[in-house]
Amino acid sequence: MVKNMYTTVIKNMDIAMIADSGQAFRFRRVPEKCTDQSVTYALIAFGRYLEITQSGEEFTFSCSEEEWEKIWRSYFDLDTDYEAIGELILASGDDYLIEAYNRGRGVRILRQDLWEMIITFMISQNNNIKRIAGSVDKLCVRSAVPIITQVPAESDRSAEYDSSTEFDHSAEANTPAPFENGAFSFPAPGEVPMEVFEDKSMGFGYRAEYLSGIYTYAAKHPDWVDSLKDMSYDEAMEALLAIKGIGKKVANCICLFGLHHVDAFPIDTHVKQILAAHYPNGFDFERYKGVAGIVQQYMFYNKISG
DNA sequence: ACGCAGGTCGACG
DNA sequence: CGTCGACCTGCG
Repeated sequence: MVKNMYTTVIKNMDIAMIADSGQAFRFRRVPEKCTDQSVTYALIAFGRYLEITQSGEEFTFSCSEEEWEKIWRSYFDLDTDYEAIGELILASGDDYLIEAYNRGRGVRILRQDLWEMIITFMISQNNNIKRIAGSVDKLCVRSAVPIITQVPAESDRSAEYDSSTEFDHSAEANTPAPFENGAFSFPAPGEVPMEVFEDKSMGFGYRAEYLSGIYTYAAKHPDWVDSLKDMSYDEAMEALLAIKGIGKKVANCICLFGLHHVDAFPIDTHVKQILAAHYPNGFDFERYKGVAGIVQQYMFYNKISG
């Protein structure tokens, strides 16, 4: 019997900040499991359900140590030295950036699934985070692709459970409180019924035709998505910009969050305002070569977190 | 009410 | 090349 609980100490990570940082749309706070000392978030990624409990620098994950090492360690980008990035910022003499860093230093750039980033950031254009998350959730629910790991039963949430038992993939068995409409995987090409893109209640708006276009294209060209992983940043940008519905900003988000090209610096409405207000003579991208995307994320988080 | 939200497209000059 | 209006929709 594998114990489905793994506890470890992680510095420079704040799960609530990550959940609210606008790079991922499938984190959910679990209020009934939050205490004065700790917070718990639920997440679906790579077709798996994961609960994360944080108390200071101590984290407990609802998975085996083996799964942690194989999947989540990389997902949370633990091999990048955020401490060094912090030192670079703190030594910059840039008061605005130092403040942004001090308020958002628990944010990390997750290494998320590429296809999921392509779709969720196509949805994100000219949109707001709440509605994006709603549309993404509906897309997963309507496609109804089962997750790999079973959600812990409501009555048995924190207890260990045997990973060798047969999974019950019915909607009832996989409806944890934070995913009230069911916990489902993100649908791959070919896994979405095409009529979903004509359903107004999905909230896609005018983006629906872009989505049906890319889903159709990717299903017809099965290796296109993975081929992006072998490209340089410039090559990936060019390939992404050829897709209808992907412009410069979304392509940069896909490069940063889906391909981990950390020099990508997406300029959205918030970052545009920041650059205009604090860097009227231009921002020194050269200084942050190799970490520009992470710097961008501190700025972005600082702005949207009020 | 009405402008904005992690923008992009196509038309026009 | 760069600029500009149109565009689904829900929220403040």
